[in-house]
Amino acid sequence: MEPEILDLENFLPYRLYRLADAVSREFAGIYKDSHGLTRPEWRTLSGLGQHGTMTATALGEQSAMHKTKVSRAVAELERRRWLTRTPDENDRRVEHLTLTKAGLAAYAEMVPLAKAFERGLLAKLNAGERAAIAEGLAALERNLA
Amino acid sequence: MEPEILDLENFLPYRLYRLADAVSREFAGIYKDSHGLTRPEWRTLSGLGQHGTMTATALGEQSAMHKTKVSRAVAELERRRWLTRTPDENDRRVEHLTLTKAGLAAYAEMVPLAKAFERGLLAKLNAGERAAIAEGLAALERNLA
DNA sequence: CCAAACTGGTTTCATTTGTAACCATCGAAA
DNA sequence: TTTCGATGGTTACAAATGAAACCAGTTTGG
Repeated sequence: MEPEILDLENFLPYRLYRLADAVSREFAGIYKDSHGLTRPEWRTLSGLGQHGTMTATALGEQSAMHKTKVSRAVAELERRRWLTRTPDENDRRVEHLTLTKAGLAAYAEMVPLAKAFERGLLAKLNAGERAAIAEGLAALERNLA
Repeated sequence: MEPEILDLENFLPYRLYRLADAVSREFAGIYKDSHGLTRPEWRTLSGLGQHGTMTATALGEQSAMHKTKVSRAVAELERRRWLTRTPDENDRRVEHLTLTKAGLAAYAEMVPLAKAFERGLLAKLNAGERAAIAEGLAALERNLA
């Protein structure tokens, strides 16, 4: 009997992964080429820039990173003196992370580039396509969690 | 001056990556847990199952993998005796790869599971959302290449 | 012809990642 | 209290990855 065939190019998990990988790889230029950051480091910077002060656990939840990634990213950003740790008053396991001036400066520099990158991606689409992305992604995200 | 803020959860590259990562991680159960395959190995198997015979270069193009990934995946599948290499008649650099009986059997076993997985993903969406995914992904893919 | 540029594929090495074990601290329950 | 399970975070080790160097073999241009 003929084996059933899977058309990889039209297989949703593959398409998603390939698209994300390509976009992510291009986007990495913004934090990697200019500052030598890894993706976890960029996300950490981004999380702290957005929320001010966070714990490592909160960072992991917000940016979907395993705690080892967070731990290493935080260690590296601390080494660069882009963030500082403050022990929690009540729970000595917890550390509150905050960007330093230097960290904030790097963040402030990259945010406009990130936004421009996203605009560039969407600029090539028409309004209907942009709406489709929004709706489609939201729908998929909804039934993951 | 207040630094401009980037909302990571709504940032397209991040959303794409997170979604792809989550879907991909779940899907990996099908080839990893049952046969201990890596993603490149799965893609190689899938490419050969779909197209019959291919060269390593063609595999890399079809499934968006760097040639080192292809090389290693092919080596492992060969070690398992899931594929064989046949030297090209005219160009001695080229090898044609083909699945063995065992390779085909594994492929035939996994394809229905893969399709069921995809159906499961889409089953939770309504028709409009499915159409949105199709349109949105296609639009983004279009202006990558 | 022959050198240089190119192509298919492999290997090496450094970096990144994931898993699991681990340490310290905390909270609840006996 | 003491103990036991959960939790915040780090570390150790193995496996996966990417970049660049590499080795055939092939094509091109002089």
